Amino acid sequence: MNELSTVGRIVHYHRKRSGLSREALSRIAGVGKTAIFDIEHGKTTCRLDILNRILATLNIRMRLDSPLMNEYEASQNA
Amino acid sequence: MNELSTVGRIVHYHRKRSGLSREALSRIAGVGKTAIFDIEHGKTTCRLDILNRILATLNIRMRLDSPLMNEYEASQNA
DNA sequence: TGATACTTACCGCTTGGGCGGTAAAAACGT
DNA sequence: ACGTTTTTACCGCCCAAGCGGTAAGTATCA
Repeated sequence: MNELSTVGRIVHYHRKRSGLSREALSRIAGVGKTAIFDIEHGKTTCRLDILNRILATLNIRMRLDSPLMNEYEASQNA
Repeated sequence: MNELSTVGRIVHYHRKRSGLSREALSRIAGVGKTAIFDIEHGKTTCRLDILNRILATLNIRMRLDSPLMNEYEASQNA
């Protein structure tokens, strides 16, 4: 663990802070331990659903922001 | 295009709003057209790096939020 | 309406991401 | 120190995500 992506560091921090081993987290999240290992090591090519399960387990929310998001959300309530 | 994920709808909306065809977006973002097609159709198993390139091209930012994020960010400036 | 240009949908193929199993390394207590 | 338990790192296999090519569908002209 040295040189890595922001996501990886965030996952690592939250996992440690939750007192979970990779194995434990992988069981709870329902993903392989390798996925967590890879993500924490900065792999950016992981699958979105896998990452999402991990984030959900660690109580991390993924949000999308853009200048058009208000407009988009308004269009959804039509 | 009917029944799909939030991400897919957001991407679709921003692409249309940018006046880009899937082909054009795929060229600019440097990904295959199939990836964009799949994402807009609600595929949640796409790769993170692929999605990120698409989001970046559409000027959409991905943010991670959690109760511990402040604490995390503070720890990074150490 | 027929031709042209553009967009979307689908089909095989290839490559690499996710998986479990296992070895290596740390962190314990005694 | 030593053995035990927990955590981390790595390996090889399998399947599906991504790719380009192409067919099908739309739009927009004269």
